[in-house]
Amino acid sequence: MATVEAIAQAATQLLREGGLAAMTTNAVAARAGVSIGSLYQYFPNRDALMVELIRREQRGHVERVRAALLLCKGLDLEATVRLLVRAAMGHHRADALLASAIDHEEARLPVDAIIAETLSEGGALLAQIFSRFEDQISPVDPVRAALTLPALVRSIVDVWANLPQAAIDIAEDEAVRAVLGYLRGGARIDC
Amino acid sequence: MATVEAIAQAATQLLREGGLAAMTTNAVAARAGVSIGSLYQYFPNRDALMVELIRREQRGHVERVRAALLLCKGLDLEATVRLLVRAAMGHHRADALLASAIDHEEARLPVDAIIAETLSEGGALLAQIFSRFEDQISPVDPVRAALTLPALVRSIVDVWANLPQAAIDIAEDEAVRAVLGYLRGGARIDC
DNA sequence: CAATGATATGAGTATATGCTCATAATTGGC
DNA sequence: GCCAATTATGAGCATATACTCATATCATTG
Repeated sequence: MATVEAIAQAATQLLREGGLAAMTTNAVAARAGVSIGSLYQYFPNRDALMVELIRREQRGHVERVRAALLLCKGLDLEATVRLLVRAAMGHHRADALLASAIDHEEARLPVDAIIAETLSEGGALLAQIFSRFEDQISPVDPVRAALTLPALVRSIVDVWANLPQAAIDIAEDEAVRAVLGYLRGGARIDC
Repeated sequence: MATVEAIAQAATQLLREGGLAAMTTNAVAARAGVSIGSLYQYFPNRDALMVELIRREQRGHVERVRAALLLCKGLDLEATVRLLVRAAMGHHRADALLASAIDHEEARLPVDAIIAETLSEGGALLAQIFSRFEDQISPVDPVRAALTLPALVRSIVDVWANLPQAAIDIAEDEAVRAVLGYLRGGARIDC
């Protein structure tokens, strides 16, 4: 439905621009170009709208990994990791307010089921991607890795995206280094 | 001043329990056992109080690393990393709401100077800690590491702490693995 | 004790926010 | 064109929130 779409996008814009405080129901309706009544026709309350935004965010994560899966055939481990990191970064860059707002609401709202589904789907995809490199990584419980890796990438991207100057390249390098290091596991330099 | 201390602690409690929405100025004053007027005697507005909370959080990070520095003499790299990870985990466990709230406000408020100071101090401490292991880690910019490492630990703790059973041990292992991998950098298994 | 500055109080105000509901416009089948 | 069902409207309400200010209490010093 076009109205629901407009509302969701308006809410996302407001979160991005002004954080949680800016995403009032009246402001969302105004930005979406619909009446406040229409908003409440599709969402019983503000939290329900937040849950919908969280659902969309989670789906976006999965779809981005799925797209990366198609692109990384033939690449080596490091290039594959860099691809995945870039996919994650494309979404979070310059979106610190949006990302942290969604984070905070995730911690408050009952969205365990949504997150569990994302983890399950994303985990399966990651396991598929990394199965080609079993000889280059030390033994990893694929379920553990599927949970740890996305969190790891995201946190690094977030923390670096907050900083002033063009820290994007640094963030990418840091994330790639962390992920590669994690995957290669206990390998010492002087093995 | 006792009043300021009570206000700051009350605000932290409310953030921990109910997130940003629960930290209203009236609620903070009531929880602190002071009048709303007293709160505004020491903080010109709500944002100023948030900045003070952010300052305290940042100072806490530095002090925890400083404490770890004293404890890790004589330990090897892995044990040292485990110590640092434990220090970080002790603070974040079961505090997802508080952590995400402070995150979101950091992205909104002008606290660059505070964060820069923390990074500088924390970076110096980390450099001191890891200087003993120069032969075991690939070159790291300590300021970069001061930003990346805590973020990395935090994200792993967060994502694992949300899950049902006693995942704390798993979270610690995952964090240690990620940090060690990051520090050892490009080291391949088949070096 | 008196006087003075510092600190504390909390009822009250202006404003905002989430949300309702009676009404209006639109759509689609016949 | 007509009617019923669906969708849209927005003024307005109850409540909450950030913040003020006139007044009161406390502490200190002479």
